[in-house]
Amino acid sequence: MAQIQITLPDGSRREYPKGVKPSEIAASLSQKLAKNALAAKVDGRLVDLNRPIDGDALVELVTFDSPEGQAVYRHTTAHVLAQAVKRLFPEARLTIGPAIEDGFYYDFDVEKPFTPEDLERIEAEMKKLIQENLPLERSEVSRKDAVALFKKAGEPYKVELAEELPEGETISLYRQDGFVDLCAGPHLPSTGRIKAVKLLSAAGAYWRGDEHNRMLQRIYGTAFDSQKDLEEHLHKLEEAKRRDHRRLGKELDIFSIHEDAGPGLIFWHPKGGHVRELIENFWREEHRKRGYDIVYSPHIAKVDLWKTSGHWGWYRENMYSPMPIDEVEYLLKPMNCPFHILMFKSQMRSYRDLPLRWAELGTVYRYERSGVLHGLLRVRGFTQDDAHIFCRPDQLQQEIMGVVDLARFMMKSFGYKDYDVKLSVRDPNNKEKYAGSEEVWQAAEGALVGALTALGIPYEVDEGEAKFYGPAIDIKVKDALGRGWQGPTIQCDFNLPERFDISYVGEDGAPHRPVMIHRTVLGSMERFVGGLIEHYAGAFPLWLSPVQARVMPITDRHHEYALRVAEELRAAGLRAEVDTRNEKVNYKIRQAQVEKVPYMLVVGDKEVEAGTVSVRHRETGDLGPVKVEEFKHRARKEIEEKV
RNA sequence: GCUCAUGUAGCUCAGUCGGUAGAGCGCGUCCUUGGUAAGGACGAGGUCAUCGGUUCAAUCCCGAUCAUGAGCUCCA
Repeated sequence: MAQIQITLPDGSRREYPKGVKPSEIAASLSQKLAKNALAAKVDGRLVDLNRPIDGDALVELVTFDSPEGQAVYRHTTAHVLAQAVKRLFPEARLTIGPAIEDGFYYDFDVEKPFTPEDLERIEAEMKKLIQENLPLERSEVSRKDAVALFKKAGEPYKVELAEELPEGETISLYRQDGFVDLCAGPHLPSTGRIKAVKLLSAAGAYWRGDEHNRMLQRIYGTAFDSQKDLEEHLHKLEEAKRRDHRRLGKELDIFSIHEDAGPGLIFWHPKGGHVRELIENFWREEHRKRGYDIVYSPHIAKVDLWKTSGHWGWYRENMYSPMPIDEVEYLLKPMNCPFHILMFKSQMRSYRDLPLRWAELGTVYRYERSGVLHGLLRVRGFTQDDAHIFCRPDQLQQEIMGVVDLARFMMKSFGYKDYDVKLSVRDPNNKEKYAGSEEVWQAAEGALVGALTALGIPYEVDEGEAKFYGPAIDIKVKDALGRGWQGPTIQCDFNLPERFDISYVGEDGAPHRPVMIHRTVLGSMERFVGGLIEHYAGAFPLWLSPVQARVMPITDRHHEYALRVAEELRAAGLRAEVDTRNEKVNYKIRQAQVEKVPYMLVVGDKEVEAGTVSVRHRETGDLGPVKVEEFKHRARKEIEEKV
């Protein structure tokens, strides 16, 4: 029998008979690998473990440790889900069922939505199918046969999918027991390989994500290669629920939303207002330090201005209806940029004046469909930490570097350590969608790339993610639970300077078009604070805590001293209050813990005598007595360091 | 906007197979003066989301509306 040469990821080579299967290679390498391999990458292509290899190849065995392995594993679980549903609901029509981050889903066309009880039954059925350890068999068919097969099976969605596959594409089917699905694969060799599975929820979803299409019923689930990991994951979901900013926002009295006022409109309570004020003050200070000027602009403007800016054309869907004032129509602003441009145009600008960096905490209003509103994260009125930089083309890269540096500084200051940087560029196949010439785009992309390179920041390119007016750097931050959040964005804009025909006088005495950078480092105060609440699980670091220290007298004969201590702390710039209620210290402590007050200062006879406070920290617990002076010093240091 | 679910005291939730409701927490008063996560007693709080319909009678059944939640799509 002919031999072929298999190269392994570590570079070593081994001989195998022609037609060897990846599973056999795994078995020849180690028992562990034979057990853990889920699929294989042959010359970079992901294939089934039992797919024979016909020639020399680079083979890598894929396990659950890799994202590809997890995807294969969960994709197979999705098939098991589909099979279980077909067993229990034979009239259900199959559509699609991919693996997604942390799990999988499968969409079915059924008459009635699935109930939680249905999910339990389906999950039980899935476990049976796993028990049965059914092998998954791959077969390749012609498109005609595939279409005929699914027509006969009464699966119209599968027929539609098969018909749309490009000419010449290999069409594969995966079969387990009586269940057949149109699928590119690869898959696990058998259903018994699935160790731990859990169905999470059911919800409606449109066929192909288009609301004009029929609504299908989607079942979400997840699968892991051990019960322990599954439980850990479910635990993480619980933890996320515990940190939900809507829940904590209410518990900590940070904000509210009122049916009487309208959905998506935020009311900042004193505690939330305090946190926001602290963030805004810090923000202003940092911007001043970095050469920004702070501006304010109105909330409404004439419709004509929005026509000039292009918003009336491009963005009308998100804007509220015009209001007539003295027979002229006005619109509530969804963005601040046109206003900053008007200010730019208020006088002649010289190349010597540039760059102009104008920042505004600008409150804007955007229409969002009722179904997408979500606590502080998706609202209809919000305050952006907006800024526009007007600069010369030769200053562009330097300015972008400045913004990236500021963005990084801000993220660090708020305890975000991990982030991914994306370069959002045009969709190369659809360049007509974008305003501006090829040269301008290339220059702008060059400037963005140049800035990232100069700062040594690795990034990924996201094609088709650019705004219509220019490319952007989008930063995704990761919170304490490893979840991604939209962070700072830096966009180059060539469209608005053109539309408003703004210019500066160059060295040559001629008018030149400035470049505009549109950027935000926090996003909006609403979304940012919502994210912070979840990131810190409500326990804001000392510098952001609305109440930094609460003094707790043990009996009322200690009140006078307690009040004096609090007064002294306040004089030192600390936010301190006294709990003079007729309650035991235990109770006062419990309450302060629940409110996540960083420092509890217990004072009784001993403290009054010695001029001390007994410090308890919300996380580290009882720290013992210290002089008031000493506590002030420590707290101020902690605030300074923003930890 | 669409699909489904939910809406009962400030909060979290019971409950009534149709006869106008209850707990815990919180709040108030009193007792208690207690050293690192809940001391005790008493009390006040609800047009059961809103509007209609069926019924002798609706918080409960039906319909509409509004809001919230899980998704679909989009973004700060």
